[in-house]
Amino acid sequence: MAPSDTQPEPTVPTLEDVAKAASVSTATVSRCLNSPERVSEKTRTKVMEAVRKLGYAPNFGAQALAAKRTNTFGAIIPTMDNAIFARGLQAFQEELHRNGVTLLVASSSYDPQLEEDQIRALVARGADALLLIGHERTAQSYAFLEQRQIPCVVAWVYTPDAPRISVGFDNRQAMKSMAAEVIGLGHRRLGYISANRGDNDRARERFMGLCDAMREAGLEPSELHLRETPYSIADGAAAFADLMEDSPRPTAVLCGNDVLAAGALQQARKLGLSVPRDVSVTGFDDLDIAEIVTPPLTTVHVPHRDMGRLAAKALLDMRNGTPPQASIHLDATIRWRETLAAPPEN
Amino acid sequence: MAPSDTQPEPTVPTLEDVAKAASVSTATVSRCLNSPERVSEKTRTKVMEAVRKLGYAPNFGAQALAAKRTNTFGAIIPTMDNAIFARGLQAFQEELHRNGVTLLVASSSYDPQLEEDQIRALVARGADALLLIGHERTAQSYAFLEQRQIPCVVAWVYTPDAPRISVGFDNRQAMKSMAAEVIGLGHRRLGYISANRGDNDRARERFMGLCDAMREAGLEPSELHLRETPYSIADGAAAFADLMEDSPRPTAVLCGNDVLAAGALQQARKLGLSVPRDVSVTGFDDLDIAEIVTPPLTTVHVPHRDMGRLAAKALLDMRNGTPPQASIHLDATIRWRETLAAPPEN
DNA sequence: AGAAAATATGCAAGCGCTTACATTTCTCCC
DNA sequence: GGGAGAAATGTAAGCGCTTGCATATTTTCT
Repeated sequence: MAPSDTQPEPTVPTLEDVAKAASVSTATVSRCLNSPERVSEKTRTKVMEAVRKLGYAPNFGAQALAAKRTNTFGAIIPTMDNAIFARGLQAFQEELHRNGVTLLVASSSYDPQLEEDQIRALVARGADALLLIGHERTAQSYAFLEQRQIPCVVAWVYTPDAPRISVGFDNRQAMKSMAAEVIGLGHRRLGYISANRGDNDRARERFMGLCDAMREAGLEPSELHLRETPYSIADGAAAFADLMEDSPRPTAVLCGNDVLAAGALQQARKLGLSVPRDVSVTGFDDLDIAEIVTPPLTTVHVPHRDMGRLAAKALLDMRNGTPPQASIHLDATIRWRETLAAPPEN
Repeated sequence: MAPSDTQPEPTVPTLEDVAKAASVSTATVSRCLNSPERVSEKTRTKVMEAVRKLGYAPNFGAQALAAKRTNTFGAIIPTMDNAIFARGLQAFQEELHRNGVTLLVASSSYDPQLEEDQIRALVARGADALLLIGHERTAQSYAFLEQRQIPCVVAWVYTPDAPRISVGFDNRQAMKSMAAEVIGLGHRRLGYISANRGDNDRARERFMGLCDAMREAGLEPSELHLRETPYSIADGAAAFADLMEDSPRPTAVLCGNDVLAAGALQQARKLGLSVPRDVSVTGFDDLDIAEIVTPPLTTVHVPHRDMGRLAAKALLDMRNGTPPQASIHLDATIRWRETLAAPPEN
């Protein structure tokens, strides 16, 4: 009953409060904040003081609603749970931050449906532009992006012909060169541990690159010892163990990425196999772990940081209305370390 | 002049468009989307179809403005550039997703000022609740959180006395037990490679735990061979090399985290030092790499996934108005592998 | 069958901000 | 000093959505 009954709800100050405190209209306050040059020195001082005193900060929803822009970009990566996307994303975000835009990240768990949800969520939340990984996604996702005219860039792949601009490297070509090196060393029985290729065009491209190299060398792709598996060190180890049961067994095992290769290496040791004496192993990505494993992993180096940075630049340009430029190609080169050598004599 | 002059601007469908298409009111559409059980089966079908056909997605700004909640939580981690926070964050996000909330991630690069900006950005963007790492941040950050009454949880630490609830483990205690084991094995000259302790309470706590253990064993903390360094494998390697110049040199090198330890191990090999015969090394975190390095790293296992999941639950509860519960304590236990043994005879 | 209760839907008032346009105030010049 | 034009400020109409309340419509019960 007492008036003090109403709890002193910690009210967030609004534009109107500021206006009242400074005895001006809300329009003036808004102008002070967004285009100060259009307001007289005196008023501005008065208003800014009120802003400070009240601890005012604009309400994003209202602002977005009225102004229709947010200075926020979104990125959707398949997973945060391993290092593959981390470095590139960090570089991406650093570049954005330098340009006053905030990055929002979501992850899709390699699930196109979930990715579609995340795209919607990010766009709904006001993302002005989007970074996506690879081309594999639902038709609805594309339709939605199309309809909203959201600037977006596809990274981790380079596909000049695709309708969307990409910033990345040629997965197929890169794996092909690696395989060519392996074959050039004399290996004939090849094993391949691939990440799941469903819903993952990078994995498919890499696989195709391997097949290309085999064919060019007169090898029959169907004779490849192939294992497809999810994405963890343990999975890589299991696949490798499995591969070593084949008879005759492969003399070289290429891996779709470094995580899988790390598992393979670990398993090789467990099996008492010496790498590369008994069997060669190669990776892809050149993550930190490639240097750490024993022996250090021969792998394909991917310029993650450049990729992130350039993707950010491309997106920034697009958002600013610069005519959409072409896809950007980066080189993925072989990083020679110690897990690849000629096959055992035998 | 031709009527076709007006470009067919790609208009984003609004609630009203959907309502019109389904011949119902906007209120009904809104209800269909937000509390479907309050709408009849028949209407719902009709509305959902219109939604699909038009490719409708709610305007976040408007929604946030009207509903004053967003079903979005934010997380600010020091860096995405390595695996430390990845697994916990992934689990955090999975749990949130199960509850219909979207996660927005930002990173602060271990910079309190930048973190403050990110907090503001996330809150402005409508984050209903926040996950933060550690207690170290600017007074303004706390004041802001306070004023806005944003539910928030601090993870990666457990500090029951702190004003904010935490979900994590006791860094100090965990490092203390590890150090106690090391000392128990007979080591007397200890080396420690720490992450930078400024602005990082986890690093400070771990260091203090080590000192605690030394004192309890009658060792003088000031005699610790200490190196403080940024956060990468190369930094760990450099610090280790440096440590090995000390004379007499430490017989065991504890590391503030696994990344640093991986660098140390790598450097040990380069130096021709056998671990653990010549020198013991320990890590902290039990990241994937701990199993991968050679020899496998003895380290402190941190229950990352549980931590992420429980933090999500706590935050969800708080958001839903459940009275703020107490901090949640998780155990961080030693994971014995092969890099820790008794000191060399000598 | 008729009334009460339960369920489904519509109406309309905002949420806090931006901005086109209208109005007031200042400057300056003849 | 008066008036034109520029500069500063105010007015008010939305932006797209949610939600309390009022109004149908259906179900249930007697």
